[in-house]
Amino acid sequence: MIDRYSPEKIYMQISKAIEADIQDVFEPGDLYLSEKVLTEKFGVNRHTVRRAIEELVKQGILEKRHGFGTFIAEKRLAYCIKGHQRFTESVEANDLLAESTVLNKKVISARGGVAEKLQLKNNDEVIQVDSLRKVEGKVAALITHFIPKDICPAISEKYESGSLGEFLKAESNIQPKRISSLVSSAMPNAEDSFRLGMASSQPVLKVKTVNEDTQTGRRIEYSITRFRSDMIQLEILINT
Amino acid sequence: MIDRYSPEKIYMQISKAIEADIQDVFEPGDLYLSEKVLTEKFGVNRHTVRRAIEELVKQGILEKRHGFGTFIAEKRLAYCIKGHQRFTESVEANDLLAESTVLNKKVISARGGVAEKLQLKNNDEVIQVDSLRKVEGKVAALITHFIPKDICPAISEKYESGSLGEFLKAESNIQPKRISSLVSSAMPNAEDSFRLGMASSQPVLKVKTVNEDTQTGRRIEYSITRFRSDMIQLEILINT
DNA sequence: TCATTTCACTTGTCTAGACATCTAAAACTA
DNA sequence: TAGTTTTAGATGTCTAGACAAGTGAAATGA
Repeated sequence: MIDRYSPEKIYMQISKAIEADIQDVFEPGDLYLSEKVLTEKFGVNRHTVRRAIEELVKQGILEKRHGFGTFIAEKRLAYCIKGHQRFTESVEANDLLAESTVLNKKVISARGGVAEKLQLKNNDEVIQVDSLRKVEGKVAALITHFIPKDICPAISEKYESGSLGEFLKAESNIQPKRISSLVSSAMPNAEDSFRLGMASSQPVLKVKTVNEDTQTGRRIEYSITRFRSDMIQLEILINT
Repeated sequence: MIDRYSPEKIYMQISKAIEADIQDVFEPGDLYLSEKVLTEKFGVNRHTVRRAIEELVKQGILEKRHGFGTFIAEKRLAYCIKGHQRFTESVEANDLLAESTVLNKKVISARGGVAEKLQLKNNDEVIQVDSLRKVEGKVAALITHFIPKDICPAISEKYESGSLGEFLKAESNIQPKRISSLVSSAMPNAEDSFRLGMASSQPVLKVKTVNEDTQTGRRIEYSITRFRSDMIQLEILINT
């Protein structure tokens, strides 16, 4: 099974063998073989097996849990590679993706980027809302909204789900309008990759948006959206 | 220097110590201490030092070259974190970024995505041009263009640098117009991360663009741009 | 019954050493 | 001088073994 005279390193041979093994026999979510079993199966040292597994974890194919075992990762990267079935969203749409769940709400003091984008003074009160957006039942994005508290204090109590834009219209007679969007690519922090249910080795697509009120011109919302890069791509629409 | 009774793992202690050491004493591009020296300095096994260095390589702070040594990485992540000094480019602009260098040109057979986007039959001839775009002398993006060969065979010989759009106008009396852009985030392949001079642990921002000729409506160019995520962010312009 | 402790098993960390592979420069040779 | 070979030193791979730390279930206790 292992060719010790091949120029290909043993850990890479094992890594590929495991990858093939997974696709033949295992399902996403299954517990995979332990390091001890693999050590005996391939006739190599445990550290070599660990190195092979490390490759697959890096690729998002396996996941480990200290003291418990190694798992076949839920579809992720494979999803994207197989069918190029990524969802295409438009940044022109004010409220992306249908389903929405609020994760938490809190009042913070404006500072740095938030104060700047919302044109507030430091320590002005801002409501922060973190919410999860799903597509076909799967988590696709994580959005952090910042809204000056005086604009719509009702958010803290009432807003639970659905479109935040619609909520603002209904509660505060405000017509939000997107005035700028900045798109970038970055690695997710540990919390975000966990919430998005994705491998921490995969990047996210970040969109920072500022909305103002059509009538008054006041900045009313700043949001940072992190899309799962294996699920979502953005389409830029052209106005002709 | 190392606390063997701390709950913090030794390799993490060393990793942090090295990180501090780098910021105090070393400059980007410098050759760092060898594993042997670090082994003696910290009084641990070589594998433990390697594990510590691995962390920093993952973070894009150090870089290794087999058989030569370990280097302080050129500014990258730090660059972005420190000043938020990323360049902002607009996807509306047809030719992003001033300086351009052609890396290679070749004629290929259309298939898959290329054939589809350019609305060609399989095996139709397509000219592929890879070029490097710089901002302030630094590599910022890598672009792969695909142009049906019959539209402008002169590219193979004549096109050397500058705007490909301008070249097409001059040579073939064509008015390119962007008809769609898809933006996504992904990890770079080994070749791309090398050419972009970035850590392979950092993602790229990918933009796939299709251009057509204003007059005939024919698809004349399909390009895939990979931006260094630590240098470039895209601004979405709003036409009001 | 329910809470606690033990236990078997998992992955994680660290050590020690051998040999492979790669690099750049020094030494050598024509 | 120019090209080749050697060599020292760097990182890369693999082995072997010990102990740490986390998990979940089984055994134990009140």
